[in-house]
Amino acid sequence: MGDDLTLFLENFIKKEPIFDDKKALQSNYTPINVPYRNKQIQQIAGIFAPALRLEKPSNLFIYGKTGTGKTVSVKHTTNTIMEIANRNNLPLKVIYINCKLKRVADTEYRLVAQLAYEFGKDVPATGLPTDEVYKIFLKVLDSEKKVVILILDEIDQLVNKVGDGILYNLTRINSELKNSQISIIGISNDLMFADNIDPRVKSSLSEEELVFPPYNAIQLQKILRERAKIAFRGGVVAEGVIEKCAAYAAREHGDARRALELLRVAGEIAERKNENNLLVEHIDEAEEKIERDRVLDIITTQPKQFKLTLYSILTTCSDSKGDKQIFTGDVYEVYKDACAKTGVKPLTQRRVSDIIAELDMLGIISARVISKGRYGRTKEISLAIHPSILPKTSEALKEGLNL
DNA sequence: CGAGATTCATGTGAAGTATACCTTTAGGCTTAA
DNA sequence: AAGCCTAAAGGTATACTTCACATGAATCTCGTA
Repeated sequence: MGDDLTLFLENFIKKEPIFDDKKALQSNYTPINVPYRNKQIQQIAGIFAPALRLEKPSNLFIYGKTGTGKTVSVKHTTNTIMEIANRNNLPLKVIYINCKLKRVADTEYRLVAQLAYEFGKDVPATGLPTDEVYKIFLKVLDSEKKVVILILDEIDQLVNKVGDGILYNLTRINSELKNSQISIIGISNDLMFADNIDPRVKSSLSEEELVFPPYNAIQLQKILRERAKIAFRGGVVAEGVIEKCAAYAAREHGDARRALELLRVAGEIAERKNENNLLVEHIDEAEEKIERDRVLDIITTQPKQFKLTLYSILTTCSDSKGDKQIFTGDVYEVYKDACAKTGVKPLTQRRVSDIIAELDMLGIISARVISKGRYGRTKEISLAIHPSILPKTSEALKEGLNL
């Protein structure tokens, strides 16, 4: 047995690796050039260039579906700007915040607290008035002269949750500042986002606007090839692999991020299997693994009540095999049982209803409100998890709940 | 037969509550002169 | 008297509850053809 292990590890070293530089496929990698986005990058650069003269750049709003290169383009531009700024000793700062991150920036208080934290001020998680936190932030921000570019990614999620007052406050920051200047880049996946916010906020926030169209299959292929060239050792990638990845992502409204992830995970699978080449089969496996990881990751990071709710939905679903329609009431009954079993104090149906809505937002279930006429009104709930990973999912849930 | 009223089961908004945590303040204790 | 620690007071954000009203189509009711 020990010999097997040694053998495996020995082989691992001896074998030619599949990857050359895996970084190129990781999600936080910013490539040296971003294909098919030159125009957008040019525009972003044009908008932010004044920062290098220490003038406040216009606020900017960027729309585009997931994986259309919004974040990459912005980061690429700001990175370049920062390089120049550092070289010339310019007091410039770029802050990137993803508003979706639970317990980091998903409320106004936490967002501002996070901003303060970026400037080295620790703010307690609770207890302070929100405007106090604003003051703390303003004070550090204004403590010395500088230009700040604030990137708020997935800002639509935040506004959805807490309303648009927060945007108003943010746009007002500038008038409170004496030394510094701040300009805001909002990034939204929701193309309709701007229609639902206060027009005054909208006009000041989107002094400039930019839309990122989805990539088509051919562009995706080009992107994948370019990254694959860096990431993999030459000749490792089999015929048709890139095409398949691209096709898969094009199906998902041209999501390049998924395509790249698919390629990376496929590579990892091939590597683990001790294969010499990256084959088309690995992509299928990767597709499943990604989905599985995504779901498991969401599940394990959710609070207990969310797990319990999801568990209830899961059992309700599998109990009612034939008819796929399950409703809030059914779920709630199961939920109460589950609470009794695990010794957790059950929440009200009101709250569970909200939790169901949040699980829907996470894309792990899909719930839509329907009216059943005489038989009332409810949410029709169904799982948005691929059946092949269901067993693993419920296993993970049970483990998380000590069931 | 069809238009309107009714009904059900839950959606949904607003306001209230519990909890955990923050800062400030006032007192009590210690310490050093 | 000054300095330091502690505990109480007064305040907040967040997750949750309570209350009350809103929904919207299947079903019922009843007037009319």
